[in-house]
Amino acid sequence: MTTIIDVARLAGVSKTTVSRVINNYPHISSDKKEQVLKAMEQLGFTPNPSARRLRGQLATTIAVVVPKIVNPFFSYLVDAIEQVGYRNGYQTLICQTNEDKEKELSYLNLLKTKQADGIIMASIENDWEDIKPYTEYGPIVLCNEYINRPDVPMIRVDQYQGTYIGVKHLIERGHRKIAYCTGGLFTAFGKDKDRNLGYQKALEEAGIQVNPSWILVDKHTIEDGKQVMQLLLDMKDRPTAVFTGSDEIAGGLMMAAKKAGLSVPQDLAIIGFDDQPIAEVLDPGLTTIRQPIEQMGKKAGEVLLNILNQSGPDSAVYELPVELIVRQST
Amino acid sequence: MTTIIDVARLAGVSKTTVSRVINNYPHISSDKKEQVLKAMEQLGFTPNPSARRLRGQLATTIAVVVPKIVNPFFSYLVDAIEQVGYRNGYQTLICQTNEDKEKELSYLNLLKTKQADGIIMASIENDWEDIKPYTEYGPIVLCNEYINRPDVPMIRVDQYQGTYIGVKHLIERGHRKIAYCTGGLFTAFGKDKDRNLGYQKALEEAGIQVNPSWILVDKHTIEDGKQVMQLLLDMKDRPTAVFTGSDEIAGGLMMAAKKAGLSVPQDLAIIGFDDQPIAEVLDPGLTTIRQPIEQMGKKAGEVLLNILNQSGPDSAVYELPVELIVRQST
DNA sequence: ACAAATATTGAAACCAGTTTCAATCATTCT
DNA sequence: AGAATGATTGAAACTGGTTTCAATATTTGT
Repeated sequence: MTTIIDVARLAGVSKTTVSRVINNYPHISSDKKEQVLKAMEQLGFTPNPSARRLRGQLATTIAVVVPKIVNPFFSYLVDAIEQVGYRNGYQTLICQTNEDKEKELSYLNLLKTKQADGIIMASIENDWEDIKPYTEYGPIVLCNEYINRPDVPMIRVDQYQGTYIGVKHLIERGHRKIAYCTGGLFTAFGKDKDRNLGYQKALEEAGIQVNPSWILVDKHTIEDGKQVMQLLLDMKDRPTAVFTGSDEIAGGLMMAAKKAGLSVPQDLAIIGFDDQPIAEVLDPGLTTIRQPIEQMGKKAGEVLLNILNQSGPDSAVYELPVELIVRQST
Repeated sequence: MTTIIDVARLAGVSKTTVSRVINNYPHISSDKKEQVLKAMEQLGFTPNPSARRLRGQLATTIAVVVPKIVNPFFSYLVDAIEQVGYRNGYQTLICQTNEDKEKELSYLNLLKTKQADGIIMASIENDWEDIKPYTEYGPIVLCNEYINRPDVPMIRVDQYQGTYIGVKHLIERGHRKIAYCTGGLFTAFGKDKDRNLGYQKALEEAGIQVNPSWILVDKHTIEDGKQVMQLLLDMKDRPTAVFTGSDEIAGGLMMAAKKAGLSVPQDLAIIGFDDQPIAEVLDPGLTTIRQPIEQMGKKAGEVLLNILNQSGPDSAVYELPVELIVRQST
């Protein structure tokens, strides 16, 4: 490795001067600056980040915590964050929790050891009380998750609105027997709670009573969707429409429905959430709630970098709008 | 931050001794060792990795270069690599090239600056000649890409076999007019070349002449697939089957075919590549060539960590088998 | 022209660890 | 018992940068 001393020697100056050139220190005579630049060029010198961050506060890497990168929602999010990071000279560490609390905490330790200068959490497994102590070591930005704490910046979408417009859309299509199939619990908090409230509110406005047996929780995958369809088929009083918490569940539901000889949307209307690639590719096309994933990721990255550069903490909540994408499944 | 000196002070030993405890140096009296351990525990001490890697060869992070993380193929790959890394105490940096040569090179620089201890390249934009110099700074493992160089470890699947069994399957189904729709060029090298050879070989064995107008290159996305379908529809002599280079192209093709009133597979048989989630969800289900992505990622991670730990360079080529997944589209 | 302010520069200290080197202490071997 | 060997320990050097401090040179103000 060529070091700053090699450069200094070649340029005939002290390493202090070289360091100043690297960091754009203002008062350097233009001839020396040029010599240093030339020497750096000639030697192909790149400063060693470990050395830089050991002393200064140099920040170059951010970490993104997600449950599973293979979930398109999160890969799109990471995509957006990586791009913002790259444009600003930051590397992006990818941290999969696999919904494991331990793993999440171990990744939070990256802050403590300054292996990451800041963290964007797109999922949160532990209680905030257990995570909060880590904010002492570096900024944490929540993205897609939220909690009732005013002291941490959050980027979120209006989940309440998402469910509300989706269910309302079903009601406008004439449905009154609308099932609700979600990832979280119905007695949830944060994101899931808002979604549930949107469902309840839409029904209430239409004067429809919630039927608890049509509420199915802890569903996530295509496989779950297929099983839910089986449950629906077995019901005496069967819903005519299903609002699902993700396009995957919706996809599984649709596949199983077709297999059972039901036609979508005539026999069963289905609506998804996220607007992932599969929504477009399903037949019939899946009506779904689009979340502005790229925007969320971009915003999360920007908020974090802002904190890192300004050192000014930011605890604002940014809320982005959702959008109903109507296709043929409703 | 608590440092090694704080620990040393509390334990009543020199920082050298603390360092030795951290690194499991053999000759330390058990009482001192215990004191140090206790002090570390008590202070919640974590060694600063920047300081460690500044001196020693401490390795803790690997980088994965992919074109686009939103492509499921690569997100599954990254998933597998991240898991291997995590189990061995490594962080995983995600590097998207977006097919930009500059960006790829800038990520290779991570090796030079020791921000990454090794790199797994799942895509390669620059010529190997331009990448090779970086191997001087740390190990590079090729995964899913390959080149005719015996001096770099590669994990690959038998692409030739993939295309061959796919096309052969179509022939067995009675097709003789088989189009070929691929991402790379037909006059390609490496991965693409092998695929092309598999196509040619299968046709040749069946005594079928290659029809150049049925060979469509530089196709990647669902959108491309739709456009290809339009091209096929406009042909006087239309193929009865299409072998595509990815499930996305196949999906686009299928959507457009159905829209045009063709039924799959009766009017047009379609076969994809990768066995991504959408393959199962398409209607009819997509026959495709499954690549053992998780295994590739796992193997790539293991090979890299092996090199890193043994310091013994490895230039073996690991080839993994592909598998034909027959669904309803053929 | 002289003081005050500003620009330019390098030596040395510093960041938080690891490694080298030498000293001391305890064992083992004739 | 005396020498040789191995265990245990810490001081100091080292990693590659940045920052402080002080010295010197140059400009500016009156």
